[in-house]
Amino acid sequence: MTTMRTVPDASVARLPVYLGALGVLADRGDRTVSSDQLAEVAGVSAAKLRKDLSYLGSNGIRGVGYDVLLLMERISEALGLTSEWSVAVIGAGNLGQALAGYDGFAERGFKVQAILDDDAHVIGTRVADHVVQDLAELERIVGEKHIAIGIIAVPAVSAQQVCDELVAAGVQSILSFAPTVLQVPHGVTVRRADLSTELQILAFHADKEKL
Amino acid sequence: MTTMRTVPDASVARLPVYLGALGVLADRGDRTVSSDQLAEVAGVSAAKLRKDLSYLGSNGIRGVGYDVLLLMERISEALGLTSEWSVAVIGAGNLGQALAGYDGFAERGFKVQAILDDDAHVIGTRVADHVVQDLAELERIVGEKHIAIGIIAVPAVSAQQVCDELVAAGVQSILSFAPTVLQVPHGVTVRRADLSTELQILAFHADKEKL
DNA sequence: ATCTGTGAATTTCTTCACAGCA
DNA sequence: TGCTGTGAAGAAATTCACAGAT
Repeated sequence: MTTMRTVPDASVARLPVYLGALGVLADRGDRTVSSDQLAEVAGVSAAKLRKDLSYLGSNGIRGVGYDVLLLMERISEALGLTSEWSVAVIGAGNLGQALAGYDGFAERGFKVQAILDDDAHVIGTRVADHVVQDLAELERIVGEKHIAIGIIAVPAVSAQQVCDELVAAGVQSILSFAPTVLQVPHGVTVRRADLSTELQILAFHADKEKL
Repeated sequence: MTTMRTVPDASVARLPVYLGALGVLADRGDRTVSSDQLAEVAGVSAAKLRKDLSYLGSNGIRGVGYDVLLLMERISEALGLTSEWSVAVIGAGNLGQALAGYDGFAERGFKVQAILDDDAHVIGTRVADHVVQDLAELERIVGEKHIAIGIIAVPAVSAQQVCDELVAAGVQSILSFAPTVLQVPHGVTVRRADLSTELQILAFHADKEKL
């Protein structure tokens, strides 16, 4: 059993960025990369990058840099990406459909196993390569497909209820696109991907730019 | 000219959440709210909420709480949401289409004025209530429609080029859904809304939960 | 009596700067 | 020499705790 170093949240949030940047370098055939180079591509300072990697007990070579593939391996391990994660999308509206068919998920080891909705008009229709299933079947599907992550793409008014159902079915990790704050019990992690919130933060900065 | 208090980034990122929470309270008919109540709904601590609001030079009433509508007004002002912002969506794939038709934007004062793509098969088709326009027309459209914010919903390989074109056309605020880091000149703000990154961060936490 | 607004204390995050290894 | 890894310093964000307004 290793020391189980606690990686700070701020660092965890950057690891996927480094992984993506390393992927680009790997595709380009680079075997090694220095912290300066990688930091440049990832859009952070070199010191921050090195500090972040040090939490992984990392493995650079002094005087040389990091082995690209090895570092990708280390980061993937740290993030828990060594095996595939099963995901369910709740809500088969425009956004839910786009998410269910999003190639980027599969490329990074997230398999959309099901898309569900509670609208009888939508249940049974095809989306990407799935048939939309009845939300009432959620608990069975979560169990059978070993769903670990739920993506909420329903209107704000339904989001809390869908969230409660996901939690009741045993899902402990939720990505919500609904513009509301979700209340969950301890042990459940929710990340908000609220598109309007992002625009509002941009508006703040845009407003400052104006003379 | 006011003191131009600098609101910390961390606070700015929470203001939209407070605004949303206040909207729910307002719809419910509440006239005032205490920091404890609002913090509960917004999912933050009461101390943090009060500190955040204090950066707006805010206006609660001791012994009572905050006037809901007045506080919404104050936050909207601080975020620069007092007038409507014009937005263009670049990329008319699944995600771009979903974004162009997303009601949440309009509800919060962001008007999607155009959706553009560079694929001849897609240009001219209808999406939501827009006709997809040629990306080559970007600069003209940005000027005519006074586009202040660009949303990038194109594949990773095209993202940097589209970003450069937006910047060249005068857009200084960009929300990118592409899973890459974008390089931009000073004065341009980019926010990443990388869906895979969010799942990877969730995976980290989900992995920790496992016994 | 209640609840805000805020200095002060604390914790977390970032940057600095350099010792130490290849 | 060149670049990593990391203590120490510094900055930012959060929490505490209470003075002060209503």
